[in-house]
Amino acid sequence: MSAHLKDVFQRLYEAFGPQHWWPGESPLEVIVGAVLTQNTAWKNVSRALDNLREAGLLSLETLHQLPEEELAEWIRPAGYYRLKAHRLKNLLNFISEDFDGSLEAMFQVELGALRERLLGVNGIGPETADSILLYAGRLPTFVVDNYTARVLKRHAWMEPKADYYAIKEHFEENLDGNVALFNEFHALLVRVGNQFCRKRPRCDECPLQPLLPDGGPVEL
DNA sequence: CACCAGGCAAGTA
DNA sequence: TACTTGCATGGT
Repeated sequence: MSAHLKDVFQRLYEAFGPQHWWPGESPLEVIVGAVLTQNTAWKNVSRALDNLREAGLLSLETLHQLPEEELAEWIRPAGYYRLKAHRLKNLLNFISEDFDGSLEAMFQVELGALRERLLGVNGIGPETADSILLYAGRLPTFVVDNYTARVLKRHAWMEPKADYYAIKEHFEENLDGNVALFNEFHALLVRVGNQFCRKRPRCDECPLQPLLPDGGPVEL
């Protein structure tokens, strides 16, 4: 990886350690969680997943049969629950119809092509698609989120106008397709963003503080 | 009380 | 293309 990103990664890893995102979870649980966590604190998502797990609903077939209004009630703690129930249904329908309900079959598809097909499902945007591909499919695609963009722009590592794809490519061109690294790096960026790079940043205590440009963080 | 979370789609100009 | 808005619960 490039010297620069290596430095960033090492500082984050030394400061926070491994984040073990979605370590032992089943691919299905990762997929459901990826939708539920859209603009939502993970704590709330976790409650919704607990509901589904305890009710014995965490299988593709069961979720696919479950009426949308019932699914909505189980995932209520995750917020936007009617919207997310609908989005989950769209995704479950896609997996059932296009891959006969087999996640293994789905992840056989070439990365770029599968990514485009996921984006074709209403409710699945770039970050959700990439989260599914990386964390459930273990395919080498980098996940970008608001924190990632904020951290990079505040440090002047990317232009303020850089969009999702510009940032995604910045990482992919410099990290050599290393899935384990993509996984950990994204999680660490969310961690540092969550703790230090909010709208009102606390750069003085941030482990990346020594890497700020002269003149301090870039205003956004 | 205000603000925000591991986004996305649809509407407007 | 570039904003704006709806979606909703729960923590700080």
